[in-house]
Amino acid sequence: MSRPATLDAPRASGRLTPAEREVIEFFVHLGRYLSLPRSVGEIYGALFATGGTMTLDELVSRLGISKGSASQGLRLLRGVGAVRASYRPGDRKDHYAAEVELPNLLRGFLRDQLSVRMNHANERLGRLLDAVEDPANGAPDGLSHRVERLVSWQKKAKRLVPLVSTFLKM
Amino acid sequence: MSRPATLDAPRASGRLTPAEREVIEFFVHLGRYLSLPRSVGEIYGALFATGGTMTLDELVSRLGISKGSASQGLRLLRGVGAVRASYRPGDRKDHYAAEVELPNLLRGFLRDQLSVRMNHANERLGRLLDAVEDPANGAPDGLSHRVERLVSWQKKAKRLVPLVSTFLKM
DNA sequence: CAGTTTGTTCATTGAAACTTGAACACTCGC
DNA sequence: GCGAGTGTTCAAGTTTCAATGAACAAACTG
Repeated sequence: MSRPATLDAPRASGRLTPAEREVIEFFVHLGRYLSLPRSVGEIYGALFATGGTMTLDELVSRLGISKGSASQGLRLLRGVGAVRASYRPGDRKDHYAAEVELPNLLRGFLRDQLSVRMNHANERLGRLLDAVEDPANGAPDGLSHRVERLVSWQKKAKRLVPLVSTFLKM
Repeated sequence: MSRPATLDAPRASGRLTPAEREVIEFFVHLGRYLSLPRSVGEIYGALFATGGTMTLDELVSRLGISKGSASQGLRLLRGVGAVRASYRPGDRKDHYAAEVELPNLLRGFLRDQLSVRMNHANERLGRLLDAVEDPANGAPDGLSHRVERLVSWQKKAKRLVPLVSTFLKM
């Protein structure tokens, strides 16, 4: 019944203060709900904690993760707008900072990720509707009606998105 | 670059019509976004497609999954309110039906799952705030301010839930 | 241009999750 | 109570996924 001890704890974090460890643990835990790899939560947590910028090899050495994990994690985080890279003149390393403003974070997510998924779902639903309405496919009674229901809910969800956006700005 | 062929396709489905297969494929795919096991998507899809009820061994034979998977999948689906069991007099088998009304589905989810998670997040944030405000923990400059920001957003999200509930009823 | 630094890619490894199937517990009818 | 029918549990096998680290590509420096 006991949870594995490694679930929440960062692995090697010799150079981190207790406060930083707490923040990282928090984001690792949060990431689990979004089914994100632990390393992603660690990276975002470390950047959130410092408030400033860190380079890839700083993340590697302070978090004790591999260069590969750090590279891939940073790519994912930049992809969803959770981390920004800043280039400094006279320094060849990239400097990464956490986007800590939730509205900005969600704005990027809603625009890039969610709308893509919505359109994808739209497509799939359309194809599904075609399939169940083809008499050759032997759809059970009332199935096309239930699928039409799904379509209408999908439209409703789409209308909900801007509403949430507005709410977040308040 | 090619996806594994097994990703979307139900495994053994000899007794299913093409329309049913399409519906099942749809829910298996949808389940992937929620990181649900394939068998769960298959079960819900099969119940959604028929519209009526099915027994455990009907699901087993028509989907070609094991009794164990079916039992566990049905438990999960009943747990989140996506499937209801109905008991019929004169029949020892349990009959299962999909809850196809999205508002009902989400009502259960919002009440049972989300509020629990919200409270959990609340707790964690409180402990995090305590930790970063303890001078002994060496928090970087401005960290407690950023964490307070998280707290205020969490409260905002909590207020958003009933709003979404209302919207779904329209 | 050779050497160094920086970041990415990818095959391999290891761990966690899903599925299976058989053993088990429970209930009903006789 | 006995036997058949129904559903659950759990150890073992299989699959899936994240982490690693070495090889690679790109960009700068002297």
